Amino acid sequence: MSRLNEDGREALNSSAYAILGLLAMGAQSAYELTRQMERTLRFFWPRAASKLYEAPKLLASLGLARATHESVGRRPRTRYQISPRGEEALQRWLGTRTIAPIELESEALLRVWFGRFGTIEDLRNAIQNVQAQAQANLRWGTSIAQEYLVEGVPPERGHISALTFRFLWDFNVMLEAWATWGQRELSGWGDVEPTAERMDRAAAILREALAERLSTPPSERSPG
Amino acid sequence: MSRLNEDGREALNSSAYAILGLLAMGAQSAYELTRQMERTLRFFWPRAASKLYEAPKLLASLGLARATHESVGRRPRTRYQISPRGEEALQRWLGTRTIAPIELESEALLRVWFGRFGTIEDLRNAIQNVQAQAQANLRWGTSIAQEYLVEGVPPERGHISALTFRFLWDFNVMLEAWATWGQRELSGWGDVEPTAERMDRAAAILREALAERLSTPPSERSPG
DNA sequence: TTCTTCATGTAATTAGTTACATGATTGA
DNA sequence: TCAATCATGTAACTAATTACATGAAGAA
Repeated sequence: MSRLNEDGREALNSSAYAILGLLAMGAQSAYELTRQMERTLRFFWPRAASKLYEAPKLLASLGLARATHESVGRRPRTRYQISPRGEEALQRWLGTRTIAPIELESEALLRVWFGRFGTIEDLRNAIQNVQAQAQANLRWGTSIAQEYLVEGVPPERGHISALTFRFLWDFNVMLEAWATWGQRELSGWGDVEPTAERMDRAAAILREALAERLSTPPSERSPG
Repeated sequence: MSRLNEDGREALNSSAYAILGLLAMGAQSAYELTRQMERTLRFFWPRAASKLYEAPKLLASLGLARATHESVGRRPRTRYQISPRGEEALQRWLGTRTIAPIELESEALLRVWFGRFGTIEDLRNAIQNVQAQAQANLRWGTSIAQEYLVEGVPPERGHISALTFRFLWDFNVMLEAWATWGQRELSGWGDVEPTAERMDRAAAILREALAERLSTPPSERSPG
């Protein structure tokens, strides 16, 4: 994170650029950063709150942000503002062409994967867990969308946030659909044993997946 | 990771249980663990290879696995095998009801989110990146599925791996569909400015998402 | 024989989380 | 005025990655 890249400029990691971006969007105090994290960033760039108190210090030390120290009663507060050099750095980063691949981390899926070593209830529970999470997220998304539809989308960012909204919405719709499907698949199972019938069904599942994709021309593969 | 939980037993983290599960599935050397990681686990529990050389040591030190030291020529090799206590620990873990939520980490989406500060080309590139990744994963999934359809699904695990396969398949189909949709949305854009027209379209996108969900009864929300 | 890939591991470093402490503000 | 929540931060710890080193096996 503090090494130099080819240009002799500081090489930041994506988390640092995430903070820089939030500063560019107008966030000032570390607490405001945590609010943005809870509201939006956590869905595709989750980080602990303490990180958000630490990260801006690095940006300030590199001259990408300016820190001003105030106090609220007896307590200190640091306000950060992105600097012109910070804005350039953000733009430069957005212009780079290599992007880290999406990573998914799911303990529930891990438990499904090892489902053979547990009980059928454990397996159902793992799938149920995915469903519950997806539904909670969809409720959250619904409330955000309704709020925007009533009060208007954010005038500076609406066009962009609609893109990420659709991503997260589709992701959670997919999760819920998968969980519903999975529960249905398991509906007749009294245990997790590998029976011949279940192996046949497994093959059928694979065939269906491949067939669906072949039967849907790329041009029709879009939400909406 | 090395603290005790209420039962006075070692509290392992999910990564440790992941390794324990792979040992239960028959993996023995650290290299075999890396192979499993590359083939399957990386899609929902990605970890660096070096981790897989270190983690089993912990399991062995807790009596959950047995380590035997061999040599291949002049080099050492450690074989691990899950122990009866390890099998119990795995089952106990599968039986616990709290599961960490799914986490998604996407630098591409982060760049979309901050897209307003870059160029339209940057924004297109980020979306394109998602599409390329999804297509690569779908090709990989296709080859796996075809292999299984020709040679038969793994007799002990086919019924379980069909569930996770379907998850990852749907996820990548969703990614590709979103990217295709996104590129279409951007097709008329020459810049990333927040125009009134784009704000209207943003609201329409939100309305569409909500409407789709209302119009699809939960019973129909399933793949296949 | 030499190059490449397979295979085995350690060391150094970085990134991140959890736990903790405590003042300010607001509402009952 | 008391409790709950908002807000600000640090310290300790844990988890993970990257870089490195090198031998074994197989192919050209």
